[in-house]
Amino acid sequence: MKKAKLHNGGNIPKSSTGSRSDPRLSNPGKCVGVSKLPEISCTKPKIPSGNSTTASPSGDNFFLRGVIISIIPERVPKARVDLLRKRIGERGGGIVTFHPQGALDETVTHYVVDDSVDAEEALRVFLMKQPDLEALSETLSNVQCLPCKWISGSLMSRTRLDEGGFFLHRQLLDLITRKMTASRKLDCTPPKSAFALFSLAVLATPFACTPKSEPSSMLSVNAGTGGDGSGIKRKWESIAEHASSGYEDSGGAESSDSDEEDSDVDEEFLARVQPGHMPFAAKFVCSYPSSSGRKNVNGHITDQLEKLQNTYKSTGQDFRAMAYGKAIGTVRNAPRITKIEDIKGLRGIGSGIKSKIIEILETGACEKVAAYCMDNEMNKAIELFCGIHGVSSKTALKWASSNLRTLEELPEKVRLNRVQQIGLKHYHDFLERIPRSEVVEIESTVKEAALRLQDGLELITCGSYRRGKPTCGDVDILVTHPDGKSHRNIFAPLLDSLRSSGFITDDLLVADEGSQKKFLGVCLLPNPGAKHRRLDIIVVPYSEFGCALLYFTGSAHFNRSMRSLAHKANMALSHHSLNKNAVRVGKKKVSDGEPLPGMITEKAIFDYLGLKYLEPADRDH
DNA sequence: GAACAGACTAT
DNA sequence: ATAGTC
DNA sequence: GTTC
Ligand SMILES: O=c1ccn([C@H]2C[C@H](O)[C@@H](COP(=O)(O)OP(=O)(O)OP(=O)(O)O)O2)c(=O)[nH]1
Ligand SMILES: [Mg+2]
Repeated sequence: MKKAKLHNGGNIPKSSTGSRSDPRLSNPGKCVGVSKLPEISCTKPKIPSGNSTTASPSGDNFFLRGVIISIIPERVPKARVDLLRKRIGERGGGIVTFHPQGALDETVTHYVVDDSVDAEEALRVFLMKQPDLEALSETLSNVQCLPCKWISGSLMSRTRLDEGGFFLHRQLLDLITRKMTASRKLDCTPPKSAFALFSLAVLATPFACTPKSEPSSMLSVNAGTGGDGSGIKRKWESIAEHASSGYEDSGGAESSDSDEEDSDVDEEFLARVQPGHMPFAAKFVCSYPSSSGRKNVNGHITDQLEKLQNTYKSTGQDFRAMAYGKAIGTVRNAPRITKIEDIKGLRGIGSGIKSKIIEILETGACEKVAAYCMDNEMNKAIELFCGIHGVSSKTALKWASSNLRTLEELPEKVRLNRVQQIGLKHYHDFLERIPRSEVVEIESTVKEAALRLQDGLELITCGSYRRGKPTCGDVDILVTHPDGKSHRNIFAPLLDSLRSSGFITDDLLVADEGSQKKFLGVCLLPNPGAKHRRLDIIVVPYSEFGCALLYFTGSAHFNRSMRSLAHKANMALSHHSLNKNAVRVGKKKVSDGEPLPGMITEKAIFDYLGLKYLEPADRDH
C-alpha cells in the first residue's frame, strides 16, 4: 500500500523556528501594524514605476519611498514581521496586509516572503488569490516578489537593494510561463502574453533562494472552517501514527571516528553490551513494543497536530510532516497533558509544536490549523488527487494549480501514465480497507497457484496483516523456498497462472531483475460484489529471508527506526541484508560494507543489533 | 547546518 | 534528476 | 519541525 511515501529531498524550513506564539495569520484589518504604527501602516504612496530597480542613494533615510510592501506572513515569525513593518515604515515604505482570500492588491509593488520559500511555494500562494495563471502573470510582471533577505538587507544597508540581485522573482515568473505552456498544451489555447516569451529568455540560474527540491508551502491563511472532513483515507497520512517516542538519534554516546575497522570489534562490542541493548538504543522506537491498546488521553491535541501533519504531507513537506508524526507519537503515549510543564522533556517537541500545544491547552484549538488546513477548493482537490495510486503531492499540486478539481476531468485534461490510469480506474476500491478474512482468501488463492508450480514454497502474508491489524490496505505476500534455489523460476509462471485465472487484473509494476522479484498489482476474488484489491508479491532467495520478512512486515516507521539504529552502529539494513562496516560520508554511502551471514531469521537481526525481539504486532509503530 | 531508511521502477 | 512506491 |  502506498500511504506514506517519502520521496527524497529535504524540506528546509530555515527560519521560522522561532518562538513565535503563533502569528495571527489573517487579520481582518486591511492594514498591518495598526496598533504600533498607525501613522504609516495604511499609507499607500503611488507606485513609482512598477518593478524598477532604482536604488536610492545611500544616506536617504526614506529610501523605501514609493514602495508598498506586502509581507506574506506564513513561516515568517511574527516578531520578525512586526519588526519589519516598523522599520519599513520608518524608511518611508508602505505596508499592506496580505490577504489569502481577497484579490491581489493592485497597489502593492513588492511582495516579501520568507527566505526559505521557493518559487513553487510562492506560486501556490498567489494562485489562491488569483487562480488564473495568465492574469497572475500579468499582475506579477508589474511587481517584485522577493525573499525576506532583500528587505532585511535593504534596511541594514539603508539602501534599497537592487531587486535584480534576487532570483526568486525571475524563478517565479519562469515557473508561471512553464505552467502556462503546459496547460496551453492541454487546452490547446494559444499563447498570449509577450511576457511569457520574455521570461523564458531570462531563465535564472538556481541559487541562494532556489528550491531545495521540496517546495515547502505556505498555502494560505484564512480563518474559518477548520475543515478536515473528507472521509477518504489520504495516502500521505499515517506516516508515523503510532510512534512511541520518535526513533531518532542517539543522545550523548557517539562512536563515530576512532578506528575499530577490525572485523571483530563489532562483535565483541555487541557481545559485551548484549544481551540486549546498544548503549544508544533507548532513543529508537524499534527498541520498544508499539503502543497497541494503550489509549490516547491526549486526543484533543493529537487531532490538531494530525491535521497539520496531513496538510504538510499533501504539500510535499515530508520532513516537516515526519517531525509532526514523531511529536504526535510522543504526545499520544504521554500521560494526560494539562499544563505546560507536562510537555517538558518529551522527545520530538521543540519550540514550534510546543507553542501549538500550549495554544490548544489554553484556547482549545490552534489557529494555524484553521488557517492552514482549511477546507478550500485547492486543498480538497489536492486531497482528492492524492487518493490516486501513482499520484502524490507534486502531481496533485500541479493538477490542482491548473484548476483541475474532479477525477472525471483528468483523463481528458492531463496525461495520465499507465499506473495512474489503473489507479484512477480503481479509485474507490483502493480506498477501501480489506477485512482479514478476505486477506486470507487472497492468500489462499496465491498459495494454491504457487504450490501447483513448486513443492515446498513458503508463502507468508506480511504487512499490516502479519502485524495483526483488523483491516489491511493491501495484501503483501512473501514467497521463498527453504532449499535456497527453487524460488528462482517461479515468479513469472506464478503471475501467468494468476493472470490466466482472472485473479490478477492489472500490473502496476513487475520487477524481474535482481535477487528479489517484486510484483505490485491488482487482484479480484471471484465472489459476487468483490472489490479490486491491491496485491504485492515478493519472491526472495532463502538467504535473504530474514531481512525480507522483517522489511515486508514493517511497519514502515518501525523499519526506518531499525535502519537508523543499524546505521548508527556502522551497519546498513535493507530488505536484502544486514551489512557491517558500512561507510558513509554524510548521507552518501562510500562502502556498502559486507553482508553478515546467518541473518536468515528476524530474531538473528534483532539479536545482532542488540534489540529485544518484538512480535510483529509489537512493530506497529 | 546536516540528517531525517533504503531500495526500486518509470519517465 | 524527479516522482512515486514498498 | 526537531535533534545533534
Ligand atoms: O515506505 C515504506 C513502505 C512500506 N515499507 C514496508 C513495511 C510495510 O509493512 C511493508 C508493506 O507496505 P504497505 O504499504 O503494504 O504497508 P502495511 O504496513 O502493510 O500497511 P497497509 O495496511 O496500508 O497495507 O513494506 C517500508 O519499509 N517503507
Ligand atoms: Mg500492506
